Amino acid sequence: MGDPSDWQSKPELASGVAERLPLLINHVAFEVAGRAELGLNAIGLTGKGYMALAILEADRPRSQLELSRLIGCVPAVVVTIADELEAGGFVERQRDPADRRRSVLVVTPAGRRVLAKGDRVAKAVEDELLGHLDAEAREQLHAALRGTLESVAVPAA
Amino acid sequence: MGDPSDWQSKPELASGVAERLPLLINHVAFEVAGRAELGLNAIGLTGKGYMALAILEADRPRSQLELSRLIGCVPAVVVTIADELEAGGFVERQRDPADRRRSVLVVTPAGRRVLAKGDRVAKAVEDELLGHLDAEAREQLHAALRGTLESVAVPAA
DNA sequence: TATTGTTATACTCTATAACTATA
DNA sequence: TATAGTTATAGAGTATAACAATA
Repeated sequence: MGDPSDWQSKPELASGVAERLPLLINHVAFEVAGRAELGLNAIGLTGKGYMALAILEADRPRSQLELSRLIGCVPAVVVTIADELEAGGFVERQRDPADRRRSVLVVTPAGRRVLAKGDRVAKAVEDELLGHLDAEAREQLHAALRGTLESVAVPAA
Repeated sequence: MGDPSDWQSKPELASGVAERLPLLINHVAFEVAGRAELGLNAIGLTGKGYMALAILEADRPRSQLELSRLIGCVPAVVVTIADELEAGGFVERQRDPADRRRSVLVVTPAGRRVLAKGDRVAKAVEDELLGHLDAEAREQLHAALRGTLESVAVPAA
């Protein structure tokens, strides 16, 4: 997902960005992704793999195609993510008996363990970046962004 | 910056993402960037070009190197951004007389006009995605993210 | 000898298109 | 004939490295 620390320890503060909410959201997201990626790599996950595991557990898609729509990517990308997760022993591909074209990604016990670890990594990044907010403010931020996603996304099929 | 609408009109809502603030921030940022990119392209800007113009006006960096640190990218990328903006007539490269190695990017009147247009595009995206928030909630969101950037970034030199 | 901007290069990421197997 | 997954390919984006000009 991109790792700012490769070429620069810390970005400099640009008012031009801080003043503009759309630019600001992107900068913060970039920071979050970069830091999370480091921690996730250390436990054998990529950012995308972590997201996929989270969706597999929470939304139970019944095919790779369904997963691709939930992630918001093209089906071909899911193939590479599934390959990765399968190689790590975190998911198993199981053909759907009712329609053998579909492959269902089943999370293994190891997959659930690494997801839990990934959530701790994500939480650590959150604490690092949102440490200046108290619990209530953090929940408001979460609610505001969740509302945005809900207003934009179509309800899952 | 990536345009979701090319291959999918709307993403499906994934609880696995909505529940996790770090993933959620990234999804929202992706939506913002995709939508903004479309509107910006229509007025002759890229997302990066818009950001650069915003920083040039607000932070007045005195070299491309300084700009690269404010954007958070490598100096070679600034060359391509500067080329773009110069080709559009939005900035001019001026050698710093005090140190002729440095090239200062000076925003032209046309650059200021297109930046104003870009801000309207950004505002429209904001209204579209944050329409569910009242003015106060939106300002709280902005403040929360600004605080994050401030706690993470080093004060500009 | 160090620094700024530039150019050339390589690498990563991801969408598109062709192919297979199932329906 | 249409759909799910896969493979191969190409294009965009961006960091790295070598180079020219200036300090």
